[in-house]
Amino acid sequence: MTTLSDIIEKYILNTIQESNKGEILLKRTDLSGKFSCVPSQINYVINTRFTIERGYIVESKRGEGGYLKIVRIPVTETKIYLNKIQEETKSTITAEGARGFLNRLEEENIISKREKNMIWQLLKDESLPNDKDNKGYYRLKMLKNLIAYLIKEEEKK
Amino acid sequence: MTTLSDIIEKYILNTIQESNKGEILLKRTDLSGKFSCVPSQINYVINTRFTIERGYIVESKRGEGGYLKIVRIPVTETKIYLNKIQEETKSTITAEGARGFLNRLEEENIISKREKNMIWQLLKDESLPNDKDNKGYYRLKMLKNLIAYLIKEEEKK
DNA sequence: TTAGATATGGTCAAATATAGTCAGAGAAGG
DNA sequence: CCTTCTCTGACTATATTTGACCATATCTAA
Repeated sequence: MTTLSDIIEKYILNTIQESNKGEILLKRTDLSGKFSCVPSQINYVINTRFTIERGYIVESKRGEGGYLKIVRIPVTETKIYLNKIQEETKSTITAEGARGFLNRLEEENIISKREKNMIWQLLKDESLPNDKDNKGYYRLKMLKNLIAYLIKEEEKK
Repeated sequence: MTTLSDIIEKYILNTIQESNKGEILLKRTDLSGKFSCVPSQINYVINTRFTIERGYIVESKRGEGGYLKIVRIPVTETKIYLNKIQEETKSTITAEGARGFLNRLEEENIISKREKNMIWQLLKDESLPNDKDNKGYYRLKMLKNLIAYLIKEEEKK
């Protein structure tokens, strides 16, 4: 069974393909108009199909001149490695876990010592919400976005 | 996808560039005339784009002979600049404010483009708690810890 | 000297244009 | 059935544009 979400997904994939830049700009309402659905369905497609795990980064802007920007992260060896690390983490990560992870990235020469230190300033307990559970959750979210970026950068080499 | 505000911003940036002094004098009504908009839109552009986080100071004078003066902050002493920013930030900072600030750090060669991008991954809205008020609070906390680190590093030189 | 006229710029809230979230209804597959 | 995925719409968040009203500096005429 092909759902509307599948069709929208294919359309977006196709558009990215044709762009030859691995990146596109869309207007949410244009898309929902084209497929005669509510705008929030576009969010649904993006949230379920164009995730970091699948290799996409999505940015957006609201208001006049608003847009959706979908960027494809290309695949390489490094990406596979980083993905593996990413998979190892569960749904939350402790300060110690994050620190260990950053150390590992440094050991693998994926980031420098200085970069590690800078990132640590943002991930350490003192920087985050004073909320035991959510702390680990957001720390992981931040880390995942960082990894997605690193994957994209590695690909440029 | 480009708004009038973006166009006005580019025009001002360009004018500053051409002046070779990192500083310009404008008449608000001249600008609003040039771009066929209400005068207050110029204030909007200035308030959202030429902020202290992005490295600008704006002065003005009303009445006959009134003007807008936009000054690009020249930074010679990195530490002084960092301290100033740290003092000036209030109790919260928006994603845009943080981005502008990071761009500024990059322009001043305090951090690299890569470092900026990495840090951005942790500070952007998508990485933080979905909580309108606290988002800005924690973003600022993270940034301040980063600045503290950078100041310490600068001192080592 | 000073009050009023004139010339600017500033503030703020409403109107408009987008996009995001979330919970619940509906559909498809086991 | 039961679960999971999809679809929808009401409500929310944010960026831009506009205009009515406010504040201040300078000039001018009494």
